[in-house]
Amino acid sequence: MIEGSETCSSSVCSLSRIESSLSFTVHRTLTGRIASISLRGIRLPPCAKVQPLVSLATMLDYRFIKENLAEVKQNIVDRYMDADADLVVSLYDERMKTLKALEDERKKRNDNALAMKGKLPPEERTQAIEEGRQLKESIARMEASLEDIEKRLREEGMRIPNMAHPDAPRGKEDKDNLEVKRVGAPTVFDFEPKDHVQLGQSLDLIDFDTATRVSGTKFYYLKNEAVILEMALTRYALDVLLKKGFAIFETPDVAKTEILEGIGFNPRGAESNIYTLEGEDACLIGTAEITLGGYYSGTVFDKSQLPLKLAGVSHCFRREAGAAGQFSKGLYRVHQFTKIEMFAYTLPEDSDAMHEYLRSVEEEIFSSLDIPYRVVDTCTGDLGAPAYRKWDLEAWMPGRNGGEWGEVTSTSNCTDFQARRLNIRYKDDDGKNKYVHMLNGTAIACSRAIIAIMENFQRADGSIAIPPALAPYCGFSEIKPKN
RNA sequence: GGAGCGGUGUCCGAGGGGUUUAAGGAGACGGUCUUGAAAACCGCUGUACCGCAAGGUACCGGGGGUUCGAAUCCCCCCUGCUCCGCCA
Repeated sequence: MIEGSETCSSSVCSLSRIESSLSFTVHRTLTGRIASISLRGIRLPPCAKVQPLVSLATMLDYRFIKENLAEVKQNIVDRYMDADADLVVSLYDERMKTLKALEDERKKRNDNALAMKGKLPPEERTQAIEEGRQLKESIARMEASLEDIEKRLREEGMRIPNMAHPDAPRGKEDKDNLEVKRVGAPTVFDFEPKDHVQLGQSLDLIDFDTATRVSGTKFYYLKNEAVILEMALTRYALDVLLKKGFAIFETPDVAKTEILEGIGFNPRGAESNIYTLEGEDACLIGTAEITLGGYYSGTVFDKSQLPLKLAGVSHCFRREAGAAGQFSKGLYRVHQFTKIEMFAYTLPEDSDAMHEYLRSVEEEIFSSLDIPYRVVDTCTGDLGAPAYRKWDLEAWMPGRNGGEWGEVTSTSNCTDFQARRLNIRYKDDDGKNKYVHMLNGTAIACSRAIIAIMENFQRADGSIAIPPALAPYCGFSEIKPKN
């Protein structure tokens, strides 16, 4: 086991900026329109000035792929992904050649049109018109060819995953993840503990059977104290995050396909976990990472606005197609749950420190709830395409296969992978616009937090204690059997 | 859902096929003047890609079309405002 309290050398100074204090101010124009809002020192543009997403933007810079081809190919192997970097490079070269030729042709067209502005002898005019006509045709041909090349380049480029952190463990599946830290010990009982499904039934807190009839499998009704417990978890998380300077949101539960793709989801993909809305070009979100990451699409930040920390409450919808059996029992793997998500936009040099910070917030929340957990450094094969590095918090779940660690939160540093595709940049000191780094982390995923609380805090008489930190938010300190 | 009017640069705002190299104004930035500032005056001003550079190409909400040539004309879409309908 490795102690995971190391801090990158660059983090120390950056953390103080991350923990900046807050105040609410609304700046209005003379007409009363909201010009911008400061949430305790964090100035938010009122709404992103929406520019179209850059059509050629990809997960990685093409030039980077070309210049670091060997590393990019090794990374694809490490992550057990299917992508052809050689093809991307050759398409990129082909595109450049075609574009160059097209621009030359356009220049000829512009010169020709310019020459025709004034008066011309009829025969010269006729000749110029004929020349323009031919240029128009060749330009159209070259444009069609360029469009085809760019389409293929985009398709192939999209498949190239983000580079992985050099220290991320190499491996294929979650069993290759590296435990770096353990806080608290697995809960010991002097009786036979129940799982949360049994507890939910005996205490009348969760109704799976009716939900199956009304909505389908993997849905659930929360009832009675469980309803309050979920709201208490939500409010508790928001209070923690507000104190730390996060700007809080309740986000839409729906997002457009282009935003999903910008974040790194592939809604039309064969193994997609995403519900799409028929005829809408939009999807139910699987996480508020999508809506918080899309919030600033097309934005150019002033450098002083960063880092920016957001937190969002949303419902999360996941199809979980093919997930069946023992592991999908109960609340652990469901089609809908409520989640409080953290999201951060940073300068590139600050993202490692911010990633440590997000992990520390997750740990603080679970420590304060007295839930035993461990921290896992996710291996390359389990990272998913956007993540550069990912930490999971796994809480002890006594009812899971007789006692097991189960993922409750996850925090990823996606570096500039999402920023490229959503066109989110900042103006650097040299005057150039550069891509920000984007990170996300779970504060609380309610369904899984409820599992951890119910199963770890159950008592011999079948009742459940409420973690002391949460009791004031619930208005009760235990859930007793009903008679 | 229906009707009408809009969407132009950092902002406001003109322009309705080729004197647009996007007028004019504001702001920001640089300078002159000043003890300092203000005012005045002069200059400058976005993004992406290619290029060592000079320079080139594209961008007037998005896409398509007409034309030798489109911010400008035509079609579709998105979006904002106003009114009507429906609705919590």
